[in-house]
Amino acid sequence: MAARAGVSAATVSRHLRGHRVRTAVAIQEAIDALGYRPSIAAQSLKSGRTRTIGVVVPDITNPYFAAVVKGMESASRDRGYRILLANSDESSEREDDVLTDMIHQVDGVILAPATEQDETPLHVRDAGMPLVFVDRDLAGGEHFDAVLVNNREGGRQAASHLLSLGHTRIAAISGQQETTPGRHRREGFVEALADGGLELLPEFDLTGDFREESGYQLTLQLLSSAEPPTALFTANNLMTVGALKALHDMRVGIPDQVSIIGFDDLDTGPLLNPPLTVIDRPMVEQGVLAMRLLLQRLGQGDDRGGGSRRITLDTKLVRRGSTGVPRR
Amino acid sequence: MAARAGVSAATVSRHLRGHRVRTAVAIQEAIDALGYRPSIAAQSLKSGRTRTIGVVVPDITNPYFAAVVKGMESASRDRGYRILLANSDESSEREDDVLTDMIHQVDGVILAPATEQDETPLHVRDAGMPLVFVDRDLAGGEHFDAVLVNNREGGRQAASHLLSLGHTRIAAISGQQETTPGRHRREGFVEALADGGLELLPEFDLTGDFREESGYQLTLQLLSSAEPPTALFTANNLMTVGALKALHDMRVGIPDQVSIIGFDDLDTGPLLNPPLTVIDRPMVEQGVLAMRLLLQRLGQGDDRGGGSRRITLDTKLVRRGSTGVPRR
DNA sequence: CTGAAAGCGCTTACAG
DNA sequence: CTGAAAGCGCTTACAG
Repeated sequence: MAARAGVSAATVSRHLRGHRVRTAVAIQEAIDALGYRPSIAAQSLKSGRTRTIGVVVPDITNPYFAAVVKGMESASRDRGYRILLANSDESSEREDDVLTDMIHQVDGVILAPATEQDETPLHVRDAGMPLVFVDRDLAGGEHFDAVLVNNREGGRQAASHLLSLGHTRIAAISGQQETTPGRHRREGFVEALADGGLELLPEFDLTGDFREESGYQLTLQLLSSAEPPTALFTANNLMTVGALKALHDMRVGIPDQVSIIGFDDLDTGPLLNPPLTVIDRPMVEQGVLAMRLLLQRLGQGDDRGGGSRRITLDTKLVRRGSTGVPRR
Repeated sequence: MAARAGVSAATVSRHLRGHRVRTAVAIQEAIDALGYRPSIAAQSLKSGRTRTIGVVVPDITNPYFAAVVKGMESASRDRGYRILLANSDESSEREDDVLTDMIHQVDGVILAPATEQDETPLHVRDAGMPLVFVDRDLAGGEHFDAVLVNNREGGRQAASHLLSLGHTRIAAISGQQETTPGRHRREGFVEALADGGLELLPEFDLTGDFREESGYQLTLQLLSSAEPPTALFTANNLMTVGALKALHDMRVGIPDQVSIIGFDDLDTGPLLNPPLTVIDRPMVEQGVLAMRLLLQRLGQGDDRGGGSRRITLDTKLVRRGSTGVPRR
């Protein structure tokens, strides 16, 4: 390449980095003719930077995370960064594996941790690697950058809505209590219930794992109780789908027999039978914000300066047809 | 690291690569104590391999591609490979950009090309980079490895189903005719219609872009015709959702006024109002198969040997409630 | 402005 | 079995 243009490799490098060079024309001609592209591996070795961001989410087939990743991807590409993607499959061990594996291959990491107690993120941070949380936080995560939503308020909105319809026999299928959204959504829900003078009965206070199957099974369990609830809150999109399938299979009328309100909207939410009432929140936007936060850190070459930056977005109630007054 | 263990870097390297080494214990102790991990950049520079696979899909928020990517991710991680993910956003230019950008950073590429005429994949292949197509093929792609489904047969199944119900005023919203699935699904559909003695009328032969909005707009267009169709085939999941929203907004009864059959099932398919009839196909499995095909090539260190390997999976009709006999 | 040289962190053929 | 040395392809401080 350098030979073809009749200059040294150093000059080619300078040209590529935007320096003024006498032989620019000849070099560019050679680049085009040979389709030359500098070796990323060599650049990384020299510079210690890879222009690659590691992204670890629990499940890319969850439409929420798919949207978040899409936001990250477009925000990163605009700035010349690429994305190394991994699924943790809701497992801390797997998260540890993928994080450890990618740590020397990326300039920074965006992570939705499997649990708030995960320790690997702390090691990542201690290693000087910029880290941003999205969707989920770490216990004591105040010192980390994060893009979250007000899950507690979202839980409150769901409970308030059901209370306002007159429900008293209310159930919740929460996510893992070791995760931020799992815990906060339930806490907000319980708080608002208490504000309304209601208690979340133990048999109506169920915990799933953010997967469809758990929503399905736990809903069957609720339906089998002597006196089933008249209203149900499902703490994420996949469990909502599972719950809806269980209600559907058991021929339970919505909202006549059971009202249901989910957390996170579905693309088909308005088309369901009946249309689904949900607590909605920004999705693609969260990915964009998280990526920008991380790239700012990288840009400053400063991974701690100015303290942590934490963005909390609002949720909002979308009333549709799956919630109504309780059955008599 | 080598110093800490009192040996040379060469010996550490040998130990890490599984060679028998006298100082193995001391080295391992040092590795654990320091949390040492070899630099991927240096390894790549030396070996010319990155153990990273580039994955380019048109849209990660399409549940089909999310599932495919999930399959790829698990299949790759099992073998110690990572995934560099990019969206082409259905654009050949963007695909060219991301492909060119990642080419020196990956050992192989799995791609769902934006169009069958894309040229960049040819350059990728010519550069000696193993390449596997998934979901979509390239014109003259017989020489490339690929994991596809029988789209033509899927189109035929959709048309046959509508014919069997007695429909004669049938419309189709196809995908880009420059893509394999777009073209083949429409061709199969038209063929089966012809077998039934029917022609796809020009005003009922519409082409969208595999995005929800196009399904929505084109359905509005169909509904505005003097005598609308009694049945509609939408050639992918997102356009199906768009069509359903248009039918919903216009208060068109399904299937009483219009029957609809989509291509690709939705997680909420059985829960829609009415449940959605679709042509279904394996999703996660396609990703797994594509990744295995690629890793086999890499394992053999042989990117052309034995000719191309092409896997074509079958589609299948899932009858639910959105298709019925035509309105009188 | 430009080239020679050093060095990023590995791996491996070559001696020993 | 093991170390010294070379080299993978870049970038950059140093001379000129």
